[in-house]
Formats: sequence, C-alpha cells, structure tokens
Amino acid sequence: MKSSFISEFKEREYFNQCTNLEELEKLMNTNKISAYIGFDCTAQSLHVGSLLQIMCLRMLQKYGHKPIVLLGGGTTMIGDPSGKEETRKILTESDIKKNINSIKKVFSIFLDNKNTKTKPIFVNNNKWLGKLNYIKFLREIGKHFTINKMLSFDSVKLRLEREQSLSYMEFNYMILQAYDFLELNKKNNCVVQIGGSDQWGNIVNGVELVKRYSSKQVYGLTTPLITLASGAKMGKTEKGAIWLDKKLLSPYDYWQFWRNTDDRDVIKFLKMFTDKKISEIEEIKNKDINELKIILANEATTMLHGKIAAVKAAETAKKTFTSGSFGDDLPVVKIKREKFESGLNIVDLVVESKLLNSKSEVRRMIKNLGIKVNNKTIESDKITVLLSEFNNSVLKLSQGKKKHILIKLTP
RNA sequence: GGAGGGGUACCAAAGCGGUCAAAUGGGGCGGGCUGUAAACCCGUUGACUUCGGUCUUCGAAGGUUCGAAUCCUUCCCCCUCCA
Repeated sequence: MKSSFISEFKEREYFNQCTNLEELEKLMNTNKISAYIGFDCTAQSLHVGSLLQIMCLRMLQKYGHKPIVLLGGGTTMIGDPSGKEETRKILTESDIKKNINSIKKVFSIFLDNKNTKTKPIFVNNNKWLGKLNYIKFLREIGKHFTINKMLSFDSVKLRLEREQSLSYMEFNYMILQAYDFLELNKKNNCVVQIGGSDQWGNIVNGVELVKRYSSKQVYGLTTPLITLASGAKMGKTEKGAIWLDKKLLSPYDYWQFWRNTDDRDVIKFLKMFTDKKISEIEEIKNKDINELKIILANEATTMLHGKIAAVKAAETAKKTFTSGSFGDDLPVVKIKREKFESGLNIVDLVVESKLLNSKSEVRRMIKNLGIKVNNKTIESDKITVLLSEFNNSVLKLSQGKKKHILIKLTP
C-alpha cells in the first residue's frame, strides 16, 4: 500500500474518528489541502497533552499539506467546557496575548518553516471573534444551531447530568469554534479540522455549519485521547504538567518523563511521538524494554530540545541511576559557602534547596528514609552537613529515588 | 420571588458541643520488592517544635459557651423543586 497521510495517521495510532474517512482520504491523496488544529491558550506553554496534535501538524507537512495553527485568543476568552468539570478561571486579555506569544515558539521547533508550500499559517481567532456583531451573528450563524441538538453534545450534556453549572458563556463555545472553521474555510480554504476526541462535538458542529452556510464539504478528524495504561490522562503528573518549554521543564526532566513510561505504553509512544519508521519500530520492538524506553526518551527529547540536550540528559540519567554518581545536567541549587562553615542542619538544607517546602515535610521524609546526601541515607533530622562533605564544592542531595539535585557552593 | 438541600483537608465523603488536626476511600509522597515499569505490601499526608507541646484550619464575618467543624445571627456561593 502506498503511504499516505491517512494511512500513516492510522498506522501511528493517531486515528480515532472521521466525519467521512473515504472521501477525505481520496481528497488528501489527490490534493494538497489545508487543515487546522486549534490550541488552547490558557497557559504559557503547551504540555505533552498537546503533543499528539503537534505531531499531526508535522505529519501534514510530511505529506505536503499545509497546517494551520489556530491559537484561540478569542475562544480562550470563553473557555471550552469539553471535558471540564467546572468553569475555569477567566483569563485577562493581556495574559492570553502573552500566552500566545510564548506558545508560538514551540511550533517553530516542531514544524518546518522553510518549505513555503507547507509552511504553517498562524491565526488568532480573536481577529474575527473579537469584532463579531451579536445580532448579525445570531441571525447568520446562530440560526443554524438548535438548542435541542446543542444540549445533546457531551460537553454540555455531561455538565448538566452531573448537576454542575454551565454558564451561558461556555454554552456558546461550540458555536464559536464552529464559526472558526467556517472562517478558516472561507479565508484559507481550510477543509479539515483535527483535534482530540474530546473535540468531536465541536468539530462536527463546524463541519455542519460550513455545509449549511456555504454548502461546502469539509471534514473532521480526531485523535484518541491518550490515556496511559494506568488510566490517567497524559500530560499532567501530580508534580505538574510536562511542559514543552525548557523554561518550565528542563530537558533532563522531560527526558525522565519518557524514560519512566509505563511498559505497556512504550511501543505506542514510539509510534506516536518519534519519527522512527513503523517498520523500524517493528524491528526493534522485542528489544529489552528499558532500552526501548531510552530510545523513546532520546528521540522525544531530541525533537523538542535538540540532540545535545538529549545526549546530556541521557548521560546524566545514566550516571545518576546506573553508576550512582551524578551528571551535571541535574538541577543545581547554589548556596553560599559561609552557611556551611559551622555546618548546616539537614532539615534547613533541604528546605533551602527547595527540594521540599516545609520543615515538617523534611522531618517526615527523613523518618521514612527518603533523604540522601551523596547517596547516604540520612537517619536523623539532627544531622549537620559539613563543608568536608562537598567534592569540588558540589554535593548531591536526593529525595527518594528519582529526585536528585546538586548543591553548589558559592563564595 | 417562594420552598427545601448543601458548602469539611488535593479530590470524594463522614463527623453535628469536649475523646477532632478531623473517620474512610482515592490520589500524592516515602520505604520494601523490582527494571528509574506495573502489580503488591508497609509507612506517611496542616505549620512550627528544645519532641513535652505550641499555633493556624471545616464557605465568610460576628455571637453563645469553660469549650464550636458541630448551636445562634448576618452575609456569600452552589443545587433541587415551584413561580
């Protein structure tokens, strides 16, 4: 079978649902088209939860199609109720602007900007949503939506069933997103909207709106919601989101995130989040599972942070976990030398280094044997750390098995 | 606008005058086992502490009481039914 966008899309397990798969496949095989994905701008960066969508954009480029990145400045003002248990905070306009600017950066890493034919187009729906005329909008667009139907969409239905309030503002979200599609279709001849499966309702609405309003056929395509084998949603650990921005999450931590993938998810993630060919993955899939995880971590980190950062992260991990020494990619906390001159209490040191937030927490951790200095377990909260324990002004401080930092002395 | 129900820690949910820093479950964290995985077992989960205790928490503010998450008043918010 000849490789095509849709066939690879399926092979890599990106495929969840499509409004009309055969037609879309035919269209994409014979034409170069434009497709869009909308991104939420509620935070200053995207996290791994959006990575699959970004990978979709890459794949569009790979097959010569044009990706449109919609940064939802307008819709973020409203807040998508899909999959949300409750209304979220409403962001200010300037926050959203800031977010958009910093989110844009991630696309310049993942997407190819050189090929003018497939160079991504960035749009901000605030441009059109921001100046809508309410009455006009209701007459032209609103008439195509029935409340009866809107109430049946999951994003709305679930909220109502759970007896959680849904504001009129949020209720309008799906109409606005549908309108985005219409707008992009008119202006950029965009014929496909891709999104996570939780976007299905919103996407279908868009497809239908375009059909009713302009009598044009457009398509919706969704990716599965990635749930980890453990059942949790991907992207957010309790510690915080896995950000796609080295300012928010270091390359080393990003590497660690992939390295710690559940066994059951490894092959899937190799397909989804690396550029390795499917045939290649087939060949290596019986390798030792830990080796595969390292490959995954290397590939994923390289893609985002570059080869050098990935290699460094891998080295640091190897030193830290395999040989028990430490690599210089571990987070560093600098503390003044004078503080150690008469010895610094271990509890104070851990709090000062921000490994833990309170003294009680540290004491508890020590009681549970979770704090180590230079790989030696601390057995009492009375212990004092002396200058003599530093090697070349560096000391390794660990909390549990996975969190390690370096304390460096400064004059 | 009327009637009723409710707001408890990260989440869910008990408690309804002292024995409550608050049962239980989930989640998190740490330890054990292992492979930096999963499953399982154990511990822990407000802050400070000279480890005796001390301080701040149960929507908000007041009040009653020797003593309040628990009773009273006012206010805010949510839900259900009626209009």
